[in-house]
Amino acid sequence: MSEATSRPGRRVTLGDVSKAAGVSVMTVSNVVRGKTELVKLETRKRVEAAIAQLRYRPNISARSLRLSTEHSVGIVISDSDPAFLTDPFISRLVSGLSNHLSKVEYTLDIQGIAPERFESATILRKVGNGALCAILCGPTSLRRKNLGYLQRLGQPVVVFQEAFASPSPDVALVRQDDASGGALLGKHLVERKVRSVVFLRPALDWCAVEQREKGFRSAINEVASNISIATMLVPSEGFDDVQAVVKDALSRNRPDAIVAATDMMAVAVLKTSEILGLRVPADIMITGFNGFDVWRYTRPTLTTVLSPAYEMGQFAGEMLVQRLDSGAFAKRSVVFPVALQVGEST
Amino acid sequence: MSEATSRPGRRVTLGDVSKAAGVSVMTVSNVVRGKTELVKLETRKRVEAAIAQLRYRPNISARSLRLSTEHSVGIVISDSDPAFLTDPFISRLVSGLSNHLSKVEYTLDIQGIAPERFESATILRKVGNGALCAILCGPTSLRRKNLGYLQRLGQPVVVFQEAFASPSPDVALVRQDDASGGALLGKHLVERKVRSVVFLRPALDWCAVEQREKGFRSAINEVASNISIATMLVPSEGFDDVQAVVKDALSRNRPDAIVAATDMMAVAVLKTSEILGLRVPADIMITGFNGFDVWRYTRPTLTTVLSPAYEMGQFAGEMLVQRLDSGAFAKRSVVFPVALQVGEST
DNA sequence: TTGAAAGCGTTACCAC
DNA sequence: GTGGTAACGCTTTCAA
Repeated sequence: MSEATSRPGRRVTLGDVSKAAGVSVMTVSNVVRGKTELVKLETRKRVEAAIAQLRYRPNISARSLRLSTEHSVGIVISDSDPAFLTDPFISRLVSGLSNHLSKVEYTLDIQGIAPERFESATILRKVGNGALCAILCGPTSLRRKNLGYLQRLGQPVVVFQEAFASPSPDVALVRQDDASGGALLGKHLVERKVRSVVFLRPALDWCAVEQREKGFRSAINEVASNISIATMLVPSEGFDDVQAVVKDALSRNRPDAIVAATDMMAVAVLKTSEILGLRVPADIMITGFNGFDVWRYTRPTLTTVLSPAYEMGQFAGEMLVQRLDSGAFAKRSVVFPVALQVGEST
Repeated sequence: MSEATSRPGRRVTLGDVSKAAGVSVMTVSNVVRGKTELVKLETRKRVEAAIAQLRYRPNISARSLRLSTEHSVGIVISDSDPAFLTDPFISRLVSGLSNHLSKVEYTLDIQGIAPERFESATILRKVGNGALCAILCGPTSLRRKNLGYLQRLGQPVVVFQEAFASPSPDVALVRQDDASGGALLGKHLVERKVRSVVFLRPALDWCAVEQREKGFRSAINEVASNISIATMLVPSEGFDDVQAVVKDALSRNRPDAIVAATDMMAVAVLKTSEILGLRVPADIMITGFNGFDVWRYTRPTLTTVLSPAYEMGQFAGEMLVQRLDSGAFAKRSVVFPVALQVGEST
């Protein structure tokens, strides 16, 4: 038991280990980094024993500083909901990203922020990550502004779910094909012979939701110009807000179908309809979007569009690590396909 | 436009700014850190202009190294589900933690890991955070081992949802009162005059689930010793697994109530029961746990126990920052109360 | 009010 | 095989 163990308040460093093992810091560094060919076996054993005894752990800040490269990625999620991780799309995306990064010994920093305050995110104002990811929301002009801010950071960035073109070689865009998803739902409802539809979306703008509506509308207009499509805005995706809007809408005249922008909203619509005594799908059809498991849990099961959120997160992680290693993104735009999941609600 | 702007591949440093502004690095540093009383107004303006022009951002690694203190917290979440953030309890907890840390300019590092591989988490093997949080799962012996590992790290740690006593002044425990939650459900079902109950839990051990069952059983045994309680294990919390187990159970003899360890499981039970033609609650009662919004979305609405997950995350953030500032935890154990939410399913 | 120097823990480079 | 030295970007300390 050497005296180095008892130094209070100070973290154990390479120097401490080197003293304990009676070698130089470089030798310890070589052992820590697995450069075993540079160290004699006997020396290595001694060093490893000292490391274990002193419970040495390498200091990431010092390594990053020395190497001018951080093995870490940050993600900024702009959302007006403080519980920004509860959205099933976001939680899967972040899980996939996190798991890939962990696999290659990268760290993930995460921060949620209100869209208006985007630029003030700590993660963006200080340099602490080798690369960044972002999810934007709010009006197109604000999203464009925030994208510009990201671009000027001069770091590799992956932006999710935006339909903008990549503005610079350091910004890559990863999204799912929401327009096609909307179109799939549109065609499906045409087959189901609807005459009038309400598209229900949250007041807060998300590019993905816009794309869904756009794809939905054009698919329907292409085939049947006599189908009426109305858009209704809901203040938030919460249960009460959705219920209030739907109740109000249904009390006037009933559409043949309600197309909700997300699964959570669709479930609220489903429940509201049944409370009002409507049978689904006989009296009214209902669809969701970004179904993961939710669609199976309802009765009737929900027609929705399946999202590859987890895979998108994973893939973004791969892109970023590859970019950091090779110096350039292999692709500046990636679009993941989505799939229609027909349930009993249509 | 100075030549400093065009240096490629190199990040802008205080030195670059100082040259551009014609002052020393210390002056720039003072401006960056808001020590305005140390800098003449005119000088400050000049420095601020240079900072904006060069898009200088402070380097966190360098600051951490110099100050030997990191303004960041890491959280390790042990879970066998790769999409570890989809659990509503976890996503709320992490959101609350993240938001509090953002408010005080701290960073949050996040990593999910299989319980068996806990000690290999990058976030634990390297020093990169000033403090840590952890959520454990798996058999008690494994959780105890992992807790020991955390303790020996010699850093401030908050562990969530464990009933162990704090093993050292540097380890604080934050949990909700799951035993009382279980007891509340037990008493409620006694009032509802059940005679037989099945407690449904995932095969993967979580301390919180154990506590729920313990509290539930003792509350019932205290009042009515003639009520039978059986425990059933489900391989995973997924829909198919829950459905298979419940179908099998109900095909033999039907309990008066099924008490599910989580809301997601409860919803699966609800749906399975209705598929089997059972009316809820007339034929069978169903309860969940950790209800957030889910309970309102089902038909009938779900009887459950409300969890303060978001607040627990926030509070842990406060504890950690206070610990880092003051040198000692004010409290080494905090228990949050839970509340019974009676729905239509009982 | 401003500046120069030392040092945080690590690694690349070059001697031995 | 091993070790000394310099440097990464920043802030504390002390001097001007």
